[in-house]
Amino acid sequence: MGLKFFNTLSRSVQEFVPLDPAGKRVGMYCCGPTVYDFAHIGNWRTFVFGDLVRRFLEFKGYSVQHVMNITDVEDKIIKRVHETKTSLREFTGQYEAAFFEDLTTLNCAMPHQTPRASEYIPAIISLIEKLIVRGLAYKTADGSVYFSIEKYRGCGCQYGQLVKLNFDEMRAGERVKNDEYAKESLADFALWKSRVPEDGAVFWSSPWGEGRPGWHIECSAMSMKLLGPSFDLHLGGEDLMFPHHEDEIAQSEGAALQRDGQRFVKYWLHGAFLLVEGRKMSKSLGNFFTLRDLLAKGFTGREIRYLLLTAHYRETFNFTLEGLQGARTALARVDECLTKLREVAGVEVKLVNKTRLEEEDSRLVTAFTAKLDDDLNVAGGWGVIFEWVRDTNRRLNDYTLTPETAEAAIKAWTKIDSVLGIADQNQIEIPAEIVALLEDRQAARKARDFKRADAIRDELKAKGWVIEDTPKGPKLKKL
RNA sequence: GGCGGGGUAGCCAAGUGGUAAGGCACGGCUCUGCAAAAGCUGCAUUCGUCGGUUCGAUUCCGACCUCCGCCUCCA
Repeated sequence: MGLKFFNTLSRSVQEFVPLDPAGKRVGMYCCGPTVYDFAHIGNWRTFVFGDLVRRFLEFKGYSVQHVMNITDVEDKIIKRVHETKTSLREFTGQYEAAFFEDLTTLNCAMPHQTPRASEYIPAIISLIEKLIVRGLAYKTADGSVYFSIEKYRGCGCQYGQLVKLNFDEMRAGERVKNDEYAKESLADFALWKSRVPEDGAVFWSSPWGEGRPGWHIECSAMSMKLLGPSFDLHLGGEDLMFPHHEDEIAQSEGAALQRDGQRFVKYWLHGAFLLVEGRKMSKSLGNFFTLRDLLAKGFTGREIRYLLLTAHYRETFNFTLEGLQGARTALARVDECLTKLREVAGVEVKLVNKTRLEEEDSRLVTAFTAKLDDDLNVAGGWGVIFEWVRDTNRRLNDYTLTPETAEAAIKAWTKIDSVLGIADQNQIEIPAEIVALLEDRQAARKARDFKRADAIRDELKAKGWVIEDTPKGPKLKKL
């Protein structure tokens, strides 16, 4: 059973076959953040989705080259640089740093390359030049350069591959009213924007005069530069299908750097938006959260990651605080099971039956893989995991789990967790003072001084530790 | 207006032409000196509404209601 993805290009689920003839290397480009503010939970859903794709590909044995751009040149950024009287680098640097910090908090694997648009200006200029040479781009009087949709279509290329577009029905002009640059056709988009006074110090020189790149060209330039003119996967939020990704295709394939019969990108994957508390996120509704807002409420990156990973990436997901609370409980259930498995596995025993061990080991992994192979059905994957947890608990309860099967189970979990990235926290050291209190309580219980035993229990609770009395004696758990 | 995606238990969420995974919440039980914690267990005759196709539909088709997204800022 092979891996399948829903490819926006074909609007269907397709088997994933890498371009690499050896079927080993995979090039993957994820549209990264525009660093003008802290990323919000909706952004994070998309980035965690990208991380899931990358981790699962690696789990499947592919050697992934993961590129994520940092958009540090853009209208909003320039506006704020101007307002805050800082430099571009200084302004974007703080949000870029915050982004990487948040990425780590969410346990997302760091992309192999994170190119900044501002550092790829030469590549951008050279790509624009190619488009001009091919007659697909034109310069306007003010020194801007536009991509001509008409010319592009004229040479047999299709514009509107990711979304069905009906230009006659489009409410053109409704939201482009203040397009300050002159262009031949409304659908055309800027490759290079000529410098205007408000840009301040944010400009570069080019064959067309001073200015800065348009919105879409950076991704084409950087992705092709780092991954080649044709690569396997391009990911982003569903809102990027049009115009961003559509324009990327036009620019990249318009430059005709691809070999015959090859596309710019083989598989386009788009993550759906999320709602927060059932509503579209908005600051006025009070349901607009950055990652930092949620951390401030006491939730952990791990819990947030879990919740974001409970739903299928192509479905609108309703992110709620109640769900986050539930995430905590659900994770505790997994952690509890793992802790018990470690206890059983910890006992020194020789392997008795290797065949059986391998059987145990693969059951969880196989079922989990089958779910994820199916266009990343991660919700189904969790179903498999929790069924496994219940089954494991039953056997833990009736002591039918041997140390070697426990170890095999842990191995299986570790393997699938390389995809999920929600491994349970490291064992916390219990302070001597706490251990002493626990011992005092045990002594009191033995002496049937329950009043004192309960008092100690309360004291421990006040200090943040919960006693769990099990048939095998008391255990301490950090609250 | 055009295009696209949804509506499955109190909440979140998978899934299938053959009679509904999983998580949270809630109830029961086990354990316990009592608790707590933990575990087990129960919890949708039903999948927005109405028709149609079918031996059989939540699943396919049609209509309708409703929510959401995109239509040149957007994850």
